[in-house]
Amino acid sequence: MLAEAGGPERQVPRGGIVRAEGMPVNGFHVLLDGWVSSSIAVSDGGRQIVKIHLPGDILGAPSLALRHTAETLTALTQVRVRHIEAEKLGRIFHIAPRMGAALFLSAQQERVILMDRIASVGRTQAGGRVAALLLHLHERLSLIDPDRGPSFELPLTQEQIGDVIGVTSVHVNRTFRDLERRGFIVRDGMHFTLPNVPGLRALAGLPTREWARDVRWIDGPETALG
Amino acid sequence: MLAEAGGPERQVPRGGIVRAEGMPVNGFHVLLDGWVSSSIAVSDGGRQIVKIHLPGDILGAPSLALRHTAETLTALTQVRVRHIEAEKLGRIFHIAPRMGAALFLSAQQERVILMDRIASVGRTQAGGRVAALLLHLHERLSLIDPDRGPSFELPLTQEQIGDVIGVTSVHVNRTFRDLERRGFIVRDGMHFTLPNVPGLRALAGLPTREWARDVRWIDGPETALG
DNA sequence: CGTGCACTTGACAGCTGTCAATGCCGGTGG
DNA sequence: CCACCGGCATTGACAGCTGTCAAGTGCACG
Repeated sequence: MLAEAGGPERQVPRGGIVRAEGMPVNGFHVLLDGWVSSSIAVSDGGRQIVKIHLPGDILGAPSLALRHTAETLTALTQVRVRHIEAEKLGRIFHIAPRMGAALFLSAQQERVILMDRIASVGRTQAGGRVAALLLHLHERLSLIDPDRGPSFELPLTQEQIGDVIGVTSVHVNRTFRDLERRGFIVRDGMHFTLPNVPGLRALAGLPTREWARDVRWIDGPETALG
Repeated sequence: MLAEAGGPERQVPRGGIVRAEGMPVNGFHVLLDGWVSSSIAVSDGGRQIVKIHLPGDILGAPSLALRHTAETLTALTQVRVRHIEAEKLGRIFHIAPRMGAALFLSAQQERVILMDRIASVGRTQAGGRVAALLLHLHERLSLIDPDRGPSFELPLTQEQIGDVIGVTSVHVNRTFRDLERRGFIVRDGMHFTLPNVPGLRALAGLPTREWARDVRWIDGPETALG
């Protein structure tokens, strides 16, 4: 529904900027294909990747609350995106309240993901953070492609992975080799396999979230009374 | 509006649990008075405080996306809260679309705050994290009470502050004394004064956010066309 | 075949965690 | 009124995780 409401399709090559931080806010994007990172620059020259976006994701929605965009959206692979005007979004809340509630719920889900990220970055060391990242991405990829096995392609450099979990690329490398040696992961270039998911979960130190499905309250009073 | 839609008022003493993590989700809370922390337990025994709630805040909304609550809501002071059923929330999206859009926008604002928190915890060291926390709380308190000067009460122990920014209480203490010595903060028990806000901002390393006000698109097509 | 990018490795410094002890202070019981 | 107690702040010593710096390797690409 959102994708159809959008403007023309746009292609961005790997490494290209979909939208830079600090720009005036006039809408958001939908990711049709490819991977995108959402990052915040820190004044010491570093940057923090706050979210890895997969196909189907809404990009840049948090900045709707701001005058200037907070995040830089960078194409991790070649991507296709569609821009959507904020006005189109406003119409949805008035025309399709159930959809509005679903968008609200989706935003709350993103908050849970961010909360878990903070817990991971703030309270575990590098091994646990890598474990949490790999598990999180594998889980989301499995939702898109249920037939997927225990492995996947991770199109990020080790420096980008470091920007996600808050360590340097050198330490990402040390951590990968350590996890490999201990049998938690298998690597072949950017291809990762997770032979010991329970072990990784224990390393990550965070509970596995069960997302609410068939949430009845978003139907509102009509169906609730009907 | 939300507070009026809620159930009976409840009082919780300092240190009490408003709602524990892992419980079935059936709604959320509104904070009428006092301070509340929202935290996630990590399996190594630690915990991460993901949000400090001030009067007027909505508590526990992220867990609406889950089957079991993700956050433990702990009273940092004596507090008054009101519980609100999820059904009441669903009704709002259908009866008051503009309010629904505003709730959506508020959730996006919270995402920006969490994103900044991740950048702070992941990409700065203890001094910068303390600076970011103090600035953030002072800014929010100033919104509630515009006449407030450059100082405020922070009803958190140093251990709790450590749980917010992801360091130990010992290191929080070291950092406080260092910031004090360098003239960035003045302390008297739990009373904090910020004599050098620009300096703290530079330490924090994050941009100051300008929140969108008078967002027109949430009015939807009616007024947009009228 | 040269070039650039990413990965890998080692040495060392620095920030932070851990452990332990001390002091302070308000509340409580005698 | 005073001793005791528990929670919190403070401090020092030391270990460990992570950052920094630097160099080498491998590989894709022109």
